[in-house]
Amino acid sequence: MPELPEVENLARGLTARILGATIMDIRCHFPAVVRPDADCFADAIRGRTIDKLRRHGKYLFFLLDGDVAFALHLRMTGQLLLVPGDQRVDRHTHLEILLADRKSKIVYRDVRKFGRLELLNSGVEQFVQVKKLGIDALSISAGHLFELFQKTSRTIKAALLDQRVIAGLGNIYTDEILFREGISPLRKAASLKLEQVASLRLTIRAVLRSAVRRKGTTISDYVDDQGQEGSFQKALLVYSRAGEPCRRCGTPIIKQQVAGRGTYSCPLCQRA
DNA sequence: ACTATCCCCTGACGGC
DNA sequence: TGCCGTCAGGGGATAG
Repeated sequence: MPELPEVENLARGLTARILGATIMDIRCHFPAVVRPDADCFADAIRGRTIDKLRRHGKYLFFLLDGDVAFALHLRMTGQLLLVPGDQRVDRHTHLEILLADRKSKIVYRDVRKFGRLELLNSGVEQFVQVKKLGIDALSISAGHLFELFQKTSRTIKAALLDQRVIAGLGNIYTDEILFREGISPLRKAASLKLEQVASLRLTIRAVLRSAVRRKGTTISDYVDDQGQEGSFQKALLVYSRAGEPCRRCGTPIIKQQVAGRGTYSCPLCQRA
């Protein structure tokens, strides 16, 4: 499932390859992936030039000339690929964005069809506000995170997964971060002291940056714009390792439901 | 304002 | 082999 590192990796790859390209036309094969609707989306971006890409949390923004922009969210199984303009697409490809000058196209694939491409009404800041997105996980300060934790009665796992609290963390990285920090996913977020939140913030940054360096985590579907898989799955310490020995103490990793998500942790290393 | 639950959707997987 | 039920999950909607 694409989280911040995967979206960042995608943004970096695409930036190098599509900036300055002009959108010639759009082919939509499954209208529900596009908001507000396929015609509206196509009419707005056709003929526009891709000026810049921006990421906030798990959203990737395409900024076009004329103050036109759209947002992409890959959800669970979304993929954005840059391929030759004449390449055939399969039944999971829902949108093709044909580029004018480079004989290539951006294609959106999504097996589960959860992802969305959404035309922005106004700027990125407005979009972030409407979606109530929190500060990006790589930008948030310890003091701010501490304040947000103080305001909730939820578990740390639920708080970290909540995109309104901190934007960019999903189920995989949340579990990895909490393990590395030795914090139980069931612990109340408000019980963390400021220095513990400061340490947690450093671990959030370290894990995310390491994952970006390794070009993301490929568990099932994630690939970058060139179809390349990431390698951070080799560095996972708890996620999807139920029953296997903890790398630190040897105790079997457990899986339990926390905040409605399958959650992996070491019962010994993450006791509080 | 909070939590719990359902929904979307398909492929993987277990049981028979 | 094949059929069927269950599970996975980000975020939006809805109910309590």
